[in-house]
Amino acid sequence: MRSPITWQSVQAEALRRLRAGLWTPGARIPDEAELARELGCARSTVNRALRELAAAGLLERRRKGGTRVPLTPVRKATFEIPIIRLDIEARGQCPGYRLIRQATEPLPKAEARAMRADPGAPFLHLLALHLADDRPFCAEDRWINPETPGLDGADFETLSANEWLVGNTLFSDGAIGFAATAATPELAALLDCAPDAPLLTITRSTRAGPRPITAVRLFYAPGHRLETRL
Amino acid sequence: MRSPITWQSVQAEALRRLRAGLWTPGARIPDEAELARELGCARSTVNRALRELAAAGLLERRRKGGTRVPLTPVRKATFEIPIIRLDIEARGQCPGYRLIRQATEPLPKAEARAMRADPGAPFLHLLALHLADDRPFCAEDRWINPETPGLDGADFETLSANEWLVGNTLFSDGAIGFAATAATPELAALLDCAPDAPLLTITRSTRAGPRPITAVRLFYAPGHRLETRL
DNA sequence: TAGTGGTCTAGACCACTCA
DNA sequence: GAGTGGTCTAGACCACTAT
Repeated sequence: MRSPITWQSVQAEALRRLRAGLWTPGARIPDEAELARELGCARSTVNRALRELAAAGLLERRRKGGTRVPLTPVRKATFEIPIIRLDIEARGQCPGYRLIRQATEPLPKAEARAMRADPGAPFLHLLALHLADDRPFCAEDRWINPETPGLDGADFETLSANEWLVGNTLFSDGAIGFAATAATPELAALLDCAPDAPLLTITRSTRAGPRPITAVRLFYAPGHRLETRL
Repeated sequence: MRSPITWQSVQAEALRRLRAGLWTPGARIPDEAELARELGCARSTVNRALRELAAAGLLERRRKGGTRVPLTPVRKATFEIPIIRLDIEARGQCPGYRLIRQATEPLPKAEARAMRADPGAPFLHLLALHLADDRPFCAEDRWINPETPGLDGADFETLSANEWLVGNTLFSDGAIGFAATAATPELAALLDCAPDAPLLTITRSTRAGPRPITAVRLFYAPGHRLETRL
């Protein structure tokens, strides 16, 4: 009895052929049935291996058209987006949190568009600072729908809104964006950096089905880098 | 004969239960066999549905431990990283390319570390500008291993190194990082922006097995945003 | 030790799409 | 119309790990 061929080994073999140039860009590769015969496994095993490569952008598959090596592969990079506190702890630093401001204010247009909410509607507006080893790590500028269930009982003095939302709302739909912005005077004071310093900025908006939940801008202290493997 | 249950519909039902709060954070959900019985499908169909949710960070699965809703879900965001020219075309703009400088120089430490190459080794150093509708889009500062096969025949006056590498080298291993940096005087002149303007900066390094290939910094013109759905 | 997810198989039918 | 990938099924065995 042979030990069974795993989909991982089929995938590794496919990668080997891609890297060795046996399967060249633009060319069609053998179909699933043929690879299954050649490698001595079931077609579904080949399917799983190649499906994942296609999802990663390393192959293109079409019914009847077969599987091809793309001429211009679209690489995909995946970032993990943990809770800020856990991110700081993962760096071996001691996380801190300070609420700077909290008020109910009319929702600005940009945030309204991102959440698909009504501009001018009264939203809870928070400004907070996350600290790593007592040094500024990231400023959080957040707008929260006051109709979010359970919001009344939340105390954002001690618990980051980031964490409260993760534990108390149900994800549905969202968008995220990366940009570079210049530090405003207030942000510069919070983050202890020069005014107009370049800040990596992450914008996130979240909805639960039809209901807008929250829009947030995270301004990371100068020098912050977000990294991942390809 | 009933129409078959698809893994997508099982996944949708699981998401519905998560959003409806039927499956709450920290709680264990029914095991695969039970869900399969309940939904009237094969266990492998349930497995595929839940496996993808676990990969997305919405569930945690462990053998014998069962499947749970994580207390602190780690969201994952995936960005597509196309060739710059295709990115510009996808925006409905006309792409342009200008080579600014090309020389062989000793590899700086930062790039050497990123590629795991020897600092000071002679590398090909390119500085180029990508244009969208004749306006500066992105500056490309690239270091290429001169021992990369086929490099002699490449003409970077007319063809972006970005594209040449995609078509002529085989991917193996790489890293990518995002940051915000201030425009140097030279970058400000190229990108037609103020000196010290905040620039979204993407750093990428690529290796093919044991061999370092290229390290590149892309400086996007002010205002550039990178977006994706969650 | 026993329960649960991870995976393989062999066969089947369907959906898309190319010629 | 026919070839290819997409998926479902039923059953099986294995690997991990909680108890």
